[in-house]
Amino acid sequence: MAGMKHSRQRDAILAFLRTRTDHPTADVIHENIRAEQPKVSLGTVYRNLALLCELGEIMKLDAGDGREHYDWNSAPHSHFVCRECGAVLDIPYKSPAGLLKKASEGFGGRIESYAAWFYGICPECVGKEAESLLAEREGA
Amino acid sequence: MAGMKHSRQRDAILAFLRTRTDHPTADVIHENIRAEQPKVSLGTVYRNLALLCELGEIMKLDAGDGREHYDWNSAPHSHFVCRECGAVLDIPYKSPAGLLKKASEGFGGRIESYAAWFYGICPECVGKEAESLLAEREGA
DNA sequence: GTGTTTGCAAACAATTTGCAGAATT
DNA sequence: AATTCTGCAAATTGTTTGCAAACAC
Repeated sequence: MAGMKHSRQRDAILAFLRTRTDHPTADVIHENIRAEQPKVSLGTVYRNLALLCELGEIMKLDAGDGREHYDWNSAPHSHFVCRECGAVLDIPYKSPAGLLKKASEGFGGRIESYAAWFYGICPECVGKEAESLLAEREGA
Repeated sequence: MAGMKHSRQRDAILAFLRTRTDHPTADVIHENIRAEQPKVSLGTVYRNLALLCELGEIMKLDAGDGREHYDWNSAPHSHFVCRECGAVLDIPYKSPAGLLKKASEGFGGRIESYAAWFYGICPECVGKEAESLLAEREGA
């Protein structure tokens, strides 16, 4: 990354990501950046996200919904995907010590890292569920 | 799935998947099916894979490389992705009992399931690495 | 015969890329 | 001035879909 130059766009992308605990897609990032810098193109957003990934400033997350999510991160943590609304959230769960060793048993290759994904209904959707149940009961 | 009819194509897809322990993409499946049934279209492959997923016969795996991988499966196990060649392999690791409970602590939602992903260098690529190291030493 | 499934091609959605001009050093 | 970075639009890639014909029951 020698010869790398500053860019307002890149700064804005990183700054925006840092305001979010969910993990927005390139699209969402683009929308939000445009509020301040209306001319920024989606291509630029993608290019900078890729660059920030290489630099290790952010991570790309594949949540299984066909879009890449971006995580400004640092501490080891896991992710959760809501099967109702698709939200991608952090879970403070961290893997048990010695997991990589244990998983390597009998595997001929070299295991270097690990990621855990959890699936279910997010807090918000659980809330909505409860509400609609209540409404149903009152209605009946 | 009432009213579901038989289809040679679907049978072939499932049969092919069952011969593989890696987790081929729709594309690879298509190529292989064509050896026997040259007219099968990629669209049909996708449609049947989706159907088989709904039936629970197979699973869709998002390995983070932008394609869907398909896993004829059953026993609980985890997956490994090679950062060298992109191979997606099975790992017999199964999550510790009580994991879902533990991860749920402090999380407002409902956690229903879990998937573990491991990353590193697959056995085959480790082998190639060793070979080229050896060749280098002999050459020097 | 009725209704599902197929092949084909066109449609889509997310991401990447080529290039001339603008911005940073 | 030398390069990197950007906007724009076109190109790519992986997957989905509409439709008339083919197939399964």
